[in-house]
Amino acid sequence: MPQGLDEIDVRILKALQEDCSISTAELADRVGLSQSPCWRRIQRLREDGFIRAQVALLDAEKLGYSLHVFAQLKTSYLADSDREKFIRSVASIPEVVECYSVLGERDVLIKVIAPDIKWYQEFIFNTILKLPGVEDISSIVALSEMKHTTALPVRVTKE
Amino acid sequence: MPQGLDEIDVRILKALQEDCSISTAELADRVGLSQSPCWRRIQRLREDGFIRAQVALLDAEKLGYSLHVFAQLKTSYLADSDREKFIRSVASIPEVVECYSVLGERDVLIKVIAPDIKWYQEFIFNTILKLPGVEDISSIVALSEMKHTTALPVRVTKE
DNA sequence: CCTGAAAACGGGATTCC
DNA sequence: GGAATCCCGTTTTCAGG
Repeated sequence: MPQGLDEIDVRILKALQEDCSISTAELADRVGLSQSPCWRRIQRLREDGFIRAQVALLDAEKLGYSLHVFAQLKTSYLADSDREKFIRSVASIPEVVECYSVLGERDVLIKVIAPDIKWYQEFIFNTILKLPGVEDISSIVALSEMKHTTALPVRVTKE
Repeated sequence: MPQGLDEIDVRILKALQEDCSISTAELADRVGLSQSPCWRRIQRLREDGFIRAQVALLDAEKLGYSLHVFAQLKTSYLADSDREKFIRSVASIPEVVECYSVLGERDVLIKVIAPDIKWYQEFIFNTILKLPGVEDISSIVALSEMKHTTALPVRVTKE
């Protein structure tokens, strides 16, 4: 069973959310601990599921993706199986990086990264509107990114 | 000056976007290379800026954040200095994980993670609407997350 | 049971081919 | 790009609080 987080756990998680390539020794004295207990805490945080993965973050611009677009879709799903199919389809499109079910007239929100507006326009017609059940789409184009972090707030929750 | 990516670079980046905790040796034979050239490529990809960071991804649910909300703000910025101030303010709020400048009546889009709807409601009134220049807000609440990846598509761009 | 020191082992970083 | 080397960091073990 998973427990709460004490102050040191919080410091460890905050540090690893910024940079997980640092050594255990480095991390240890940043959080005020020695190597082994620090290492054991990291293991525990992983086992308990607080740490989901360690990944490399790439630079979207350098990869040629300068556009972030949020698109709201209107879908028509009566059966759960159709919905499942839609989710699988959407999940398999690498340019769709996020997908949420939302309240309102348009019931799905996706975030798409695109090389440029022309590519996006074709993407809507050739890919999104061809997904089964998608009836309508409305896009919000981001001109510039003012903040984008993968770091979540972490607070002490220790019993 | 930064170059393009060949097929092996692409395989390395794809692998590291999934899991950067694997050893160089492991990665090396996954991409069909031996240790040292593989290590050298990783260094180069970092230096060239393709790899921005290596971070731990935490589980939002386990940290008590079960709600993802997208909010569109209407702001009134005449001077660039006001805009700068707004960006700094918004960037300092940990629950605001993304912030974009967008086209349209409402000119800013933020993504907020929240513990629950009650918290979010208070957050709007106590924090967002108190930011200087924010005049109006419209929220899209995500009920469930169908996809959420930090992995970007990577393609061969070698000369 | 959790912490810290120290030893054993494996992987990262370097050199040479 | 590959092989062999060196050395540091991860991981394990053990003693103490």
